[in-house]
Amino acid sequence: MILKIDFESETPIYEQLRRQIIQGVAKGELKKGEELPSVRQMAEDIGINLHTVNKTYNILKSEGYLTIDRRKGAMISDSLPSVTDDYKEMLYGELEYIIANAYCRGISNDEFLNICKKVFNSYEKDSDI
Amino acid sequence: MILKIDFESETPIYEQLRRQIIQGVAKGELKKGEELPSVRQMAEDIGINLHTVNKTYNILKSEGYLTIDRRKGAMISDSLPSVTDDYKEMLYGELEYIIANAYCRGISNDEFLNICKKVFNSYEKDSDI
Amino acid sequence: MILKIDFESETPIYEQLRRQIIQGVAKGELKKGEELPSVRQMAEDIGINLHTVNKTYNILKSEGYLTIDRRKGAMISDSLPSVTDDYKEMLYGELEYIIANAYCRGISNDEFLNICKKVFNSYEKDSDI
Amino acid sequence: MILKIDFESETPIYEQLRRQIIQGVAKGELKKGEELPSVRQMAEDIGINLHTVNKTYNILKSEGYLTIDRRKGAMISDSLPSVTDDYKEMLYGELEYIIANAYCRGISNDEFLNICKKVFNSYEKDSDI
DNA sequence: GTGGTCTAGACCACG
DNA sequence: GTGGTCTAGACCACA
Repeated sequence: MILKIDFESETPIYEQLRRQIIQGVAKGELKKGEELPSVRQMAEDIGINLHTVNKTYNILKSEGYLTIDRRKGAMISDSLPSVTDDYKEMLYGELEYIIANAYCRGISNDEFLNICKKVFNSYEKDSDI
Repeated sequence: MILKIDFESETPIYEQLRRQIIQGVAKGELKKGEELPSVRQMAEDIGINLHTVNKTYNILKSEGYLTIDRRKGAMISDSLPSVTDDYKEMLYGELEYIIANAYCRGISNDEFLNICKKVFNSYEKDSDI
Repeated sequence: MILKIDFESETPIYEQLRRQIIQGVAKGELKKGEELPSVRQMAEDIGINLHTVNKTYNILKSEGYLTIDRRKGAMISDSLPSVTDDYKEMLYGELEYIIANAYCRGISNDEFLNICKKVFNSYEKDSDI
Repeated sequence: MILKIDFESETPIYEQLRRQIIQGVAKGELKKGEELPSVRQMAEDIGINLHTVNKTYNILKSEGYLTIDRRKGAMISDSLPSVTDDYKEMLYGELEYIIANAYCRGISNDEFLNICKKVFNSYEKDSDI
C-alpha cells in the first residue's frame, strides 16, 4: 500500500495518515487481520516522526479500526467499527455542510449522487467487507 | 437566521460560523444580496470575539460567498461561487474519505445515497439558486 | 486542590494525575463546570512536562470528565460520564480480581464492605453529584 | 482450570495470568498445595512465551501465593499471603480510585456494595480458605 | 524487537 | 494567552 503525505497541507499529518489507512481498508488494500508496519518502520517509510505515527495508530485503535496485539503489534481489526449514533450524527453534519456548499456552487443532485456512486463502486469492487 | 456555536467542538468557531452561513444560503434563509449583520453585531449576538467573525467574513469573501461594501457592510454575493478545479479536487478528496469510512462501517451504497438525496432535497425545496 | 505525584510509582504520571482529578470530583473539591488550570500552569505546578498533563486532559475528555472550551480551556463536564456497558465490564473485572486477592488474604466479606462504605461515605458527604 | 489471555488488552500478559491464578485460588479451582503446570507446559498451553510464565510465577512466589520446589515445580502455598501494611495501603488506594469513578458515574452505595457482595459470595461458596 | 512513557523545544492556529 | 502539532531523544516494560 502506497502512502503519500502532503507536508504543505492544512490537514495534520496524523490525520492524513489516518484517512489513508481507512481508505486502504475500503479499497481492500488492507485486509482484516492484516499486520501494519511498526510505528518505527512506518515513520521511517514515510519520513515522519514515530510519535506522529503512534498518534494515528492510537486514534484508529480507539475508533475500532486497529487492534494492537501485544505480541505482533498493530493490525486491522477483524471486526471493523460499526455505525454508532455519534458517527451518524457526525456524518449527517458533514454531509449537510458539503452538500450545502456543492448546491450553492451549482452542482445538481444527480451530479453529486453520481460522484458518490462512482466512489462507492470503486470500493465495493475491490474489497470484501 | 439562527446561529449556534458549539464552543466544545473540535471545529474552530470561525469555521462553524462559515459553514452555517453557507448552509443558510443553501436553505434559502439567506438570499442573494441580503445584508449580514456587522462584524460587531454578529460577534455580540453569538457571544464570540470580533476578530473571529472578521476572519469568517474574509474567508467567505475570498471564496466568493460574500461581497464586502465599505458603506453597507457584508452581503451575500449576487453571483455565488462556481465549481472551480480546486473545489472539485477538494470535494473528491473529502468524499473519498467520508465514503471510505461509511463503507467500512457497513453503510450501503443505497443508504448513503438516500441520506444525500434527503439533504439535497431539503435545500432545493427552500431556496432558489 | 492538592495534587501529589509519586515519581517512583509504577503507575504512569498521567494516570496518577487522571485518578486524582477523578477523586477530586468525587470529593467535591472540583465542581461541575469548574475550570482547570491550563496544561502549562498545571505542568509547572506539579513539576512535570506539559505534554504529560495534556495527555491526562485528553483522556479525561474522551471519558467525558472534561470538556475543553475553545475560549476558556479545560473544565469539569457539566454532565459527568455515565455507566456504560464497557465501564461496567471493566468494573466487574477489576472487582473480581481485587476481591479474589482480598479473600485469599483472609479479609472477610464484612470487613471489605466496611472499607467500601467508609470510602463511599467520604464522597457522599462532601460532594453533590 | 481454564486460562484465557486477551492479547489485545492493555494489561500485560504476565499480569493477566497472575490475576487469573489468584482468582483460581479464590474460586477453589486451585487448592492449597496443588501443583501448577511447569513453566514450559503452561507457556505451551496458552500460547505465550516461556519467560512470561516465569515472570508470573516469580511474582506470585514473592507475594507468597506460590512455593517453588526444585523437584516438584510450582505449587500453591499451604499458607496464603496475609494482610500486610503494604497490601492494605495498596487496597485502600485502589478502592479510593475505583469508588470515586463509580460514584461520579452515578453508582449508588448500595449498588456498589451489592456487586461486591455477589463477587465475594461466589468465592466463599466454592473454596475453603 | 515492539509499543509506552516522559521530557524538551519549537511553531502554529485560535480567540 | 490557550491548546494542537510535530520533532527529537531518552528510558523502560513487554514478549
